[in-house]
Order: sequence, then C-alpha cells, then structure tokens
Amino acid sequence: MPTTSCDRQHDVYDASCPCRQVLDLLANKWSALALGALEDGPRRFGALRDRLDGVSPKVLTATLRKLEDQGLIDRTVFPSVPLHVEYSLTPLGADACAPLAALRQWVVANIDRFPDQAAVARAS
Amino acid sequence: MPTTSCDRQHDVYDASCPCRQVLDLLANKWSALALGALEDGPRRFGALRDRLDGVSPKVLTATLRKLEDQGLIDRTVFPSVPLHVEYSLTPLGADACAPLAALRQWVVANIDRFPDQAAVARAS
DNA sequence: CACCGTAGTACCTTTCGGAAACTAATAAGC
DNA sequence: GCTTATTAGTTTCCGAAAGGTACTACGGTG
Repeated sequence: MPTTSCDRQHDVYDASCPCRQVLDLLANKWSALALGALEDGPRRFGALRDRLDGVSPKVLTATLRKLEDQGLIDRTVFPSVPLHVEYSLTPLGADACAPLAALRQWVVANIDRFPDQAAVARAS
Repeated sequence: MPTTSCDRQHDVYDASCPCRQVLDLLANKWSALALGALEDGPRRFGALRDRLDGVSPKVLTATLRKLEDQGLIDRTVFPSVPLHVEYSLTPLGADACAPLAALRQWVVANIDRFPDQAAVARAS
C-alpha cells in the first residue's frame, strides 16, 4: 500500500499525492467507458456489460466497485425477482464525465490521424 | 491480437474499432503524465523519469515506445557523449494534450471531493 | 584501468485480465 | 416437485502484462 499523504498543494505528478490514485482510476479504459455509459441515466449491470463491448463480468464488477468506493457512482439494489441492480452517477461522477467525454470524443474525432492499428501491432 | 476492423462510423464502445486501442493507450496514468510532461518542450529520458515520480525505467521505456509507435511523440538520439535522447511531441501528440490536461486538472481541482484515500484502501 | 553518466535491458515476481463454469434467489411452466 | 429461466454476479484457471531491482553498453575522464 503506497503512502497517500501529500502535504503542500496537490499534484498528479507526485506519487504520494491522492491525486495520483484518482488519476489512475479515471485514466483507465473501462472507467472512462463505464462513466460515459451512465451519462444519460442509470443503467443495470447487464446493460453496462452489453454497452462496454468486450468487458468480462469480472472486470466490470471490479471497475464498478472501484468507482463506487471513490464516490463516483451509486449502486442500488432492487430486491425484485429476478434481482435488479442499478448503477447511477453521483454528482461527483457526473462532473467527472466532462473531461472523460472530451477524451473519448477527441479520440473518435482524430482517429484517422493515427497509424493503422494492425501495422502497429505487427511492428511489435 | 484483437481484430481492428470497425467499418461504419468510429466508436470507442466498439471493441473492434481502432478507437478502442487508442483510448486504451491514452486513458492510462503514465501516458497522460508523460504527454503532459512534454507539453512545454522536449525532455530527456532522465528528466521524464524524474518528473513522473514513481515510474520505473522499464515502464517508462514501454510507455514512451507505445506513444512513439502511435505517432504521438518523437524520439531523437543525439550521439553525444554520454548518449542523449530527447522525446518531443508530434503535432498529433500536442493535440492530444488538451483533453489529457483537462483530465489532470479536473482531478487536482476536485480532489477534495473524493473520500480519503487511506480509508478507501482499508475498506478493501 | 576504474569510474562516471545516460539510457536503457534482463531477470524475476506479482498482479491483471479473459473465458468459462458455477452460485443464489425466486418464479413460472409442466 | 422438478426443471428451466433470469439477473447479477463469483470462482477457478491460466496466460499475459505490469512492475521492481539489478545489471549492461557505451564512450570519455581522471
């Protein structure tokens, strides 16, 4: 467990600053996609699994748990039958969506400027 | 190797879209920090290692190679003595800095709204 | 020739991540 | 009453990737 005690002002470049942990959480493919998937309203586990094409249930669970622990999303259980669990953004999570959406949109808008991904993979 | 052939329009939510690989590269702690560290001019390997507090040389090398492969940074070797290697942003990399800087800055600006990191770690 | 600085690599351990199977709770159908 | 279906995961297994520490390569300097 790393120490998380940065005095002075906050700085993501300081390994011991809590900012670093938060950046590590948000600067992550699945976190960025999951938060984006919740932007227009709560969604259930299965809906998120479908939307986040390619994610395994194990990783999705882990991602959602981390986001919940950090106060970015809420997890609400409806004890109906069958069981029903809804994930939704907290105010903090909703605010975090802005920079993440910007990143996702930048990627889509600029994808044609990147080299062919198959060629990059071969070169390794 | 995943297939990287998404026809139709581009979408980061599609696992087979090249967007997904690019998002995976950019939505990464070390990539976000490394590109930010190059924002105000070229830097050498050692300078980056110092700036990216906590990064090991191996991980830094891997991160820089991936960014280079994707055309986000340039690697210039100066055959001076001792050897001198300079990393700098390409135009594409410079453009990518904007959303990444926004994300880093959002984290710093909102860090006080997050739960205490030590408490989160204990709860696991 | 030992030593320095720079930019990495080699080796090894640990963790992550993916696929598939399995669980729990309950209800509907036969 | 037994089987099947649904939802939301968990468990297990295993290969891939991340990560840390120590070492190497290179050429000059003292």
